[in-house]
Amino acid sequence: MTNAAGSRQNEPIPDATVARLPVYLRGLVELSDDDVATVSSVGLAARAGVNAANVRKDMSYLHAHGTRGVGYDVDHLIGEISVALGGGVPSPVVIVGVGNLGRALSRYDGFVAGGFPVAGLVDADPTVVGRRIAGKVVRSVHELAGLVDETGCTIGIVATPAAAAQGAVDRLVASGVGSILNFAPTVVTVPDRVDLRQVDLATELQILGYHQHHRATTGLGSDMATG
Amino acid sequence: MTNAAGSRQNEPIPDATVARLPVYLRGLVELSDDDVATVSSVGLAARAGVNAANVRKDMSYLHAHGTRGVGYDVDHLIGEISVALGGGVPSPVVIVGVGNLGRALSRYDGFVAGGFPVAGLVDADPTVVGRRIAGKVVRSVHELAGLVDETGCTIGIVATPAAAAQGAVDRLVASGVGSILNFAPTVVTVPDRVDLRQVDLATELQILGYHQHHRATTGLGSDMATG
DNA sequence: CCTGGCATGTGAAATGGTGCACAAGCGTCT
DNA sequence: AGACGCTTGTGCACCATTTCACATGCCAGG
Repeated sequence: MTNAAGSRQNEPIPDATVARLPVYLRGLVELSDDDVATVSSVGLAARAGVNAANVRKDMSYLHAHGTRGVGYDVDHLIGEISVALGGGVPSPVVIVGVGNLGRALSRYDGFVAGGFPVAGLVDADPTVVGRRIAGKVVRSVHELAGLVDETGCTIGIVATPAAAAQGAVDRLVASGVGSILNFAPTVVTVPDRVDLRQVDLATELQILGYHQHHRATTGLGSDMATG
Repeated sequence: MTNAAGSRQNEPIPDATVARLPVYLRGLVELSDDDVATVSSVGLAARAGVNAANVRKDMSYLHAHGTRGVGYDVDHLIGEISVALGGGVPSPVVIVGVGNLGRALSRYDGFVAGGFPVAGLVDADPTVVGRRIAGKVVRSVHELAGLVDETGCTIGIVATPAAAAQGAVDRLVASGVGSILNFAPTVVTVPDRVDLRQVDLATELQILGYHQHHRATTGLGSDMATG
């Protein structure tokens, strides 16, 4: 087993599958911690909150095959998914904007645990530059490019006010960051080569608000799960 | 204009459309602030980062018609979308878990601005109960049902550690909350009548990590936008 | 009044994803 | 050795969503 395979292939994994992989991974790690050696697609599906056939199809995209009549080897699957999700190499992140949200994110354990150590914090406000947050000294946004270069950051998190978001994104892109997670409640644009994801807290609530209102005005409708 | 229409109808609005409405709304409010009276589907699409035909189809679901040759009336659209997204009535939210993330969320301006005032904070840790955060006194998780009842909360935000999330969700459901936004990195289950959305920060980074890794190993691929 | 230009509204095709249903295969027990 | 039960892997049909393309209709100008 010289090659963990999985992501060596060029075939594209569907986006919907990629979005489920982290969920599978979490469930599998829990199983591994409980010394469970194998898991069926039904068992994993239950933990991930998806359909079992969906799990099987997702695994086939990864070329992570199970054993008929038995199931999937937990530790092997963990390896396959880890490889697919970035090769198991930690990707340091830089957080732009240390307001309420930025500070919370910089202290968020889940990032380090998931292989995304916070390499640095930057902010445009001179009064917070130099302060120490979560063990890191906040640096000026002007030092961003240097910081990215030093630390080899590949991912940027934007937690600025909406008005500053596009500027922050542009700086990140100019610094060579290839992936950006934007928490600012505004649409931002990036060049094609850069990967962008948007997390909008207020929007999430508004979506919930719609369903609530809809249920109230139409007299009980359907429920909704998320992806 | 005795009836703002929009959500009076029973027809279901596609989920994908609902998810875009808040983005449209933000863009429209900006336009209104700039005293722009009408906007074309192309113009709105550019602001929302979507396809123009998509905008038109979304508006048709809302029965929010424009004028051919002219475009959509900005203020009218704001009204229609606001009605669809909860009738313009503010929905107070309760936040369960005031760790790093919970505290940040309780101070997040976007919630109040979007019509989701924070009605209360609860936590299971007795050492934080009674402390004042963002102008609110943290109450015990045992008082949750009472708090929900007093304040008429309809939405719960779960910002607990993963291990406590299902318990928090169960309490919220038992308290009569009909919509839940879960930030804990774990799959939780709710009864059919309850609406659940999941926001998983670590997962978002892992998805970015996949694309990054994939680009690196296959030699430049495609980019990705988010929904 | 009539014409030209522009933007909407929508039918229909293309795309992407989901879930069923079942054949194929593995391990175990007798 | 043979049969049985369990689980994978996947073809196929279904559904939701996106996008194109274009007919329809409104407004302005002459």
